[in-house]
Amino acid sequence: MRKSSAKRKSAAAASRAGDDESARGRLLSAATHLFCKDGINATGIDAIINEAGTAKTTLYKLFGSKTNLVHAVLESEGKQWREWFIGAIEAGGGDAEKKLSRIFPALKSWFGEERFYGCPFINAVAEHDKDQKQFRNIAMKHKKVVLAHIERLATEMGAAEPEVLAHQLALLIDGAIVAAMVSRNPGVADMAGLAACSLFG
Amino acid sequence: MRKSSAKRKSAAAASRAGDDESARGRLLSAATHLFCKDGINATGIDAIINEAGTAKTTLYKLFGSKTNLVHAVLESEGKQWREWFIGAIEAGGGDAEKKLSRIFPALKSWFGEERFYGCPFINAVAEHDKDQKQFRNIAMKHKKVVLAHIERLATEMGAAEPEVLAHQLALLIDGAIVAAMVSRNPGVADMAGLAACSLFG
DNA sequence: TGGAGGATACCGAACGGTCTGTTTTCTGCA
DNA sequence: TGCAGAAAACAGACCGTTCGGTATCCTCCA
Repeated sequence: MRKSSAKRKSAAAASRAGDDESARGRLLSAATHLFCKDGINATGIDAIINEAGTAKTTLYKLFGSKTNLVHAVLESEGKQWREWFIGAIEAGGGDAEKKLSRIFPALKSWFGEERFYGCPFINAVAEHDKDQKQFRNIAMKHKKVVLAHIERLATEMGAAEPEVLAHQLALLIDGAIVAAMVSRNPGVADMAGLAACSLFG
Repeated sequence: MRKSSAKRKSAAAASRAGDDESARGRLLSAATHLFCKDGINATGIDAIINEAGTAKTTLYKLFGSKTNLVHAVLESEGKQWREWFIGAIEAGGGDAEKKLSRIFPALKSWFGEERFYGCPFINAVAEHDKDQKQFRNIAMKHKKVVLAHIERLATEMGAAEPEVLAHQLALLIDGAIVAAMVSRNPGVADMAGLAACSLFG
């Protein structure tokens, strides 16, 4: 086992892997879980290191501060979610309309997961000063990437006003996520999917 | 000052008044403002009593604990919001469809307010343990009252499936509220209103 | 003169973050 | 192959601050 490697992954790879066993990966997934489940402000450093099984020193060596950890969590979680979402609606092929129609079934299976706690970006904005931009900007960046992909599909589908349709679908998506977080009923995705059909039907 | 009255209002009256000058009213409106703007967990007792101009003792004499204050805020704010919302779509008369079409213009004017910080119920759920029911139940109770009113109008309007239409409108409402909170752009209400037209058009 | 409310000191607990020291794990060289 | 040393991670005491909440005393005014 020369030149390390094998068990130990690079930081870049670790930030992408969901099952990273390194201290960094364990901290990231523990923080992601607790921030999303209990909220950022309600989650203490001690709870994170307990779930990660690391020492406090390790956390502060790797991330510097709780604030930095929060940003790292949002970045990695956002990237993973977008990859999953786009993968879920693209996989299986078909035309653009077929892909768009896969949005809400995909969300439904997400809503049904045991560890579904709503959208981390919306939740982060909800529990911080709404007159400041920091979290709102991060959330908007995430939503813009998703919106861009939907708009591309709407254009490809030949919608009369692709931009309008994409924004409307985005509203239904956010509404469904929030409703599912509050009600814990994945069925809200069906309602949203039906509404989506009315929009491009 | 026998039998109190005059300057001092009853607790029942105070919980409804928005411009209540009593210690209770000042505490309630200060707490409402700060909880909604900065989040519940990020708002300390000291910040509330500073903004209310009361002593800490007064807060604990009137509400007993921060938790009780949170519940009082959600209850009074929920009641006020629902009265405003229903009033806004009912005022001016017209048939049921006309009333439903007033939903998103009403939301737009709300989104444009300086102190618009999103939905307090959604935000409260977002920053607490999502495996527990306390805040989710409170939020669902609020949303059910709103939904019931919308469903009544949908039925009156002669919609094919009033219940479905009402739920879809509720999804658009939540989506618009969240999008407006994140983007601070009241224009999302127009997009939602357009989508609503497609639904019952 | 009595009761509501203001001011403030204080409490124990929990917070984010730092420090010192020990154990584990990998690396490089004989 | 084996062992010394460097690097990384663990353990946990500790620091100053802030938290929610309590107790004491004072002021104002009908």
